[in-house]
Amino acid sequence: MARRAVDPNQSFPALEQEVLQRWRDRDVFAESMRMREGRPEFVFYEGPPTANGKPGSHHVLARVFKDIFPRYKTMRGYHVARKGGWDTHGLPVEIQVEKALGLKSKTDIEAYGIEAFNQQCRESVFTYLEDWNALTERIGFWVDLDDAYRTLDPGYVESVWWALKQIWNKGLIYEGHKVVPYCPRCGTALASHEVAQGYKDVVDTSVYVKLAVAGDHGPLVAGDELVIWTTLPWTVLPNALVAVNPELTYARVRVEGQPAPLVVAEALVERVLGDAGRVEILGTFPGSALEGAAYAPAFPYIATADYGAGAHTVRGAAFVSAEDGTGLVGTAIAFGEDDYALGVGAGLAVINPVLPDGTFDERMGPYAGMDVRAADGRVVEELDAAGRLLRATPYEHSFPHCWRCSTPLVYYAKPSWYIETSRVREQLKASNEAIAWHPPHIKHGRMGDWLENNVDWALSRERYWGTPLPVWRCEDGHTHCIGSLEELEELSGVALEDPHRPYVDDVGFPCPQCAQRMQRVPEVIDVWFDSGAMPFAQHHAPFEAEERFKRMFPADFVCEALDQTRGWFYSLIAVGTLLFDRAPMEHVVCLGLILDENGEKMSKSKGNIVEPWGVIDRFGADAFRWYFFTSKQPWDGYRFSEEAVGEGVRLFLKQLWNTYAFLQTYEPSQDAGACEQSELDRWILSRLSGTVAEVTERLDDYDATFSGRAIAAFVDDLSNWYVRRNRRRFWTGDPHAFETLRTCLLTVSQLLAPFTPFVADELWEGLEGGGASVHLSDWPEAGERDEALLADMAIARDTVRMGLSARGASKIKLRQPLGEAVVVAAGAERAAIERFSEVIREELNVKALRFVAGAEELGSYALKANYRALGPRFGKAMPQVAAAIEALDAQHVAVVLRDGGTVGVNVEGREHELTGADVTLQMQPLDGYQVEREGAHAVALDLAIDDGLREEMLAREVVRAVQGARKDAGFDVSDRIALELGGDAALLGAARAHEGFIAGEVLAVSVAWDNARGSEVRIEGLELRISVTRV
RNA sequence: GGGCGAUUAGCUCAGUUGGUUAGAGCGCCUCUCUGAUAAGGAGGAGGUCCCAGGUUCGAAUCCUGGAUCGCCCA
Repeated sequence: MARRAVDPNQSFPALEQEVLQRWRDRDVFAESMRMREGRPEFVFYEGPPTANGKPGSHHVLARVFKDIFPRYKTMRGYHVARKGGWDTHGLPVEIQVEKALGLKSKTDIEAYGIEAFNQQCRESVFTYLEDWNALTERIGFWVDLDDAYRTLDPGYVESVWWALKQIWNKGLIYEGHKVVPYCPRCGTALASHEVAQGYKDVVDTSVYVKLAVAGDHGPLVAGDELVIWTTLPWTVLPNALVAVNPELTYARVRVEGQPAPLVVAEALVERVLGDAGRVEILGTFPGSALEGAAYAPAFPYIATADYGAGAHTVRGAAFVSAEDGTGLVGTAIAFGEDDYALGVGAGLAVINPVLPDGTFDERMGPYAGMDVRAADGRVVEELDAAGRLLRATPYEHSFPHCWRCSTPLVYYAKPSWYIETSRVREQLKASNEAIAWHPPHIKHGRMGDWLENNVDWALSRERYWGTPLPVWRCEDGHTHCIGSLEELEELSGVALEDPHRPYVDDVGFPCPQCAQRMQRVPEVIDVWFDSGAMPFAQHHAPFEAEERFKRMFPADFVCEALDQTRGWFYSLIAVGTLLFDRAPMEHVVCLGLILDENGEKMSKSKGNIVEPWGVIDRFGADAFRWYFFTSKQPWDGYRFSEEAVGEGVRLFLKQLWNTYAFLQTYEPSQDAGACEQSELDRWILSRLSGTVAEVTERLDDYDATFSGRAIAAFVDDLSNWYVRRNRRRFWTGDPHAFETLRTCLLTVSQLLAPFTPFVADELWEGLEGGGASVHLSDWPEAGERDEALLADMAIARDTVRMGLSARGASKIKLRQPLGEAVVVAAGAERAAIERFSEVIREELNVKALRFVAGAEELGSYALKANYRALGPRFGKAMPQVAAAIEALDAQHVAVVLRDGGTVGVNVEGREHELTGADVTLQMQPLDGYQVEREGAHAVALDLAIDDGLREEMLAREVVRAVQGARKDAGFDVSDRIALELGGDAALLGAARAHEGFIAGEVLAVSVAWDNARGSEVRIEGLELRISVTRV
């Protein structure tokens, strides 16, 4: 096999560019799908991003996790079609265009023209398409972007219409008047999952308002004042009712300085009135005693009669608590879910004096035209002036804001279209139950909780750029849902090329029931419904490719950030359940947030965004991927720093690369003759098999973290043990060593292919793994594993570690050979150490290993109870058992147990038999020996150094000095040299005594001893002159 | 206010069904090795396993309460 020049300092980013080019030239991605045609499908759904912003590091995170499992499954023999997708509709897009065009409201948009506006939206969603495509390719995310689905395509919209009609036909779509979170700036209602994204901690003014009781009622006397509390002062303007909890106890209280007695919940008297002055409780009574009491509204704008009989009275309501406030809640019917239910329950009219732009209408007198939030201050002033204000205090709480434009939301009763998901709650829960979540706690935690409390899906948006709600209505109020473009054409005679607004708005047809003209309702739908429909809409099913859709349903795997729990994950489950009675995916991997290195959320305003290109240019895509896969479990989120990526390069990728470079440096061009496979060869191959098995098992469980770490552990063993221990065999061209190393590296390149596809493929190519790419190879099978060999090597390496530790403590450097290491070991341990005695001797640089069966020669044993073994057996008596064991004659017991015998202990008058597994033996070192111990296993060193050992050390020092000289001279590692030495006579004497050894080590074909020139070095204070000549 | 998750060395993270001396990597210090590797090896410094109770012979691990952080929701 030909040697291939490998630069140990290869730049990975540069290498990746070459690999990318090779993939393009050989069409590897397409081939990886072609070659699996007809094989079982592994189905991946791409959660579509919107390309109206530059992709960031969090997109890299999502995209590499979307990549790793499809690559793995392809190698496992599955056909993995990877259709890309783009989300193109929705408020985020509109907001961006509004900003670019300087539009400030819906009125502005309509003045600008819906057609032109939507055209801008259409273009805007692909503004950064090139950036997305470039980054996607560069990070090695294999996805088919040429055939990507786009939610704006007429076919896609048509599939969404079809889905809506199915749901419509089940009677699950209705128009309701509900209190919805409403953004006055965007002029639209928000779905609960959108509201969820916009909570912010803000300080509002909370007010305590006194409302005078109009007439005697039960315990109340006319003129008494009900104290209500609200964090939204403007809601006092349209106040219609006061709610109390009939179960709570209320108090009528005289407060110093107050003109009339006040009424608050008894439990809150101290908190509300504590610092108001002296307080005297005049009487207490249940909330039910207050029900029906009439009071005078604080503002006159909406008359009691307008709300109807029963307005401006006290009503009982279970939602009132004594947790905060006063226990009396002011209720403005249109502005809260509880308020609405209470008002409607009381038979009052729903009066909403707030316009869609968030300002009061003409009914509110001087407040007309004023933004509701801006009215707060004036309301407080007027209440105060009228003597109705008890107190106004700042109040910090978490309040929902519009997730795109940050405007505080208003809760607001308005007509809106809904999907009645609450009616299929049980099916939704069953669908969720069938999903394997990673991490698992999402199922019954976040998602389960969400579904448990599921409310109807607010489907409609009073906006422009989205899938139009396909509901037409006539003047008599009949409605008709259109399920396809063809149906629309049949009814209207219009063949729409573009189903978006405004074109679709112009299409009308006679009502099938009354023949009056039907017009489409003005709304578009929630963009999340688009993405939830992607399982079929991406194929334009059921209008075409029905077969393909069925083959690709459900997905085996989807992956997005955790915030999609109530976003795409929910819309997938909901749409899937409504149409097919199941979730459209089986495994979901959730990804956490990426924080900066200080643990702060990345944001443009803080300027702590990590640009993906910077990381890629500096370290490469493999490094970026490796960091995301292996640094931690992805759902816990990342505390990102470039240095952490660099560490992965240094400790893993470079280590791997240098092992590969080492092979290419030394691999002989021809066979060096027959040699034997060694124990080390069999050991590393067993390690390899174990690693293949583990990585396979972990990846099958969608666990990139621990599979990646298993590969890293193997590569470390390969580099730092197998290769290091076998260097001599590599220098001499032992074919088994090369064969073994090649096998390991090729298999590693396969295991690594899903993780770091670039470097993996380069190794495969360089080692001639076969075919056009590692990505076209079949996933390796785990081979035979010699467990005994693995265990023996572990013991041998422990022994080395202990020996090195003893050497470190002895302060005798490793180049100084020592006579013997005394090893305490018996049975299987001793056999293992003998098996690898040569390795151990070399590592420790000792002439011989001597075994002693017991510790007697090196120290004494101490005996301890093995709690894990004895605990379950003795329970409460453990302390006595432990004491009894420690009181035994340890040396004697050690001998008995070593021979497989048992010993008896007496605990609380009863005899118990103990075996070797019930106790642990620990060495206690004797003075004068350098002993390292671990359990019953120990290594001691004989520190005596005679002249021979010292000479040998000097010879090794000479070797090292000559190697240094070779390196300084810039020779290649295989260059042969003529060596001349001179200097101190004693030193030269030692060197002469080991001439053969020295010559062999430094590849000298000749050695001369009377050198007067050359570089001078000092060894143990003695002078040595060296000159080296390449021959 | 509720739900979910997190909290272990200066930093990033492991820690099996509870088992008695809590680990790794990075960084720092000392030493060492080097015929691939800004690599490797040995040692050192560095810990109230967030706090407080409880269960248990035994708790980083299980339970309860609390704190802090994050996410989600009222």
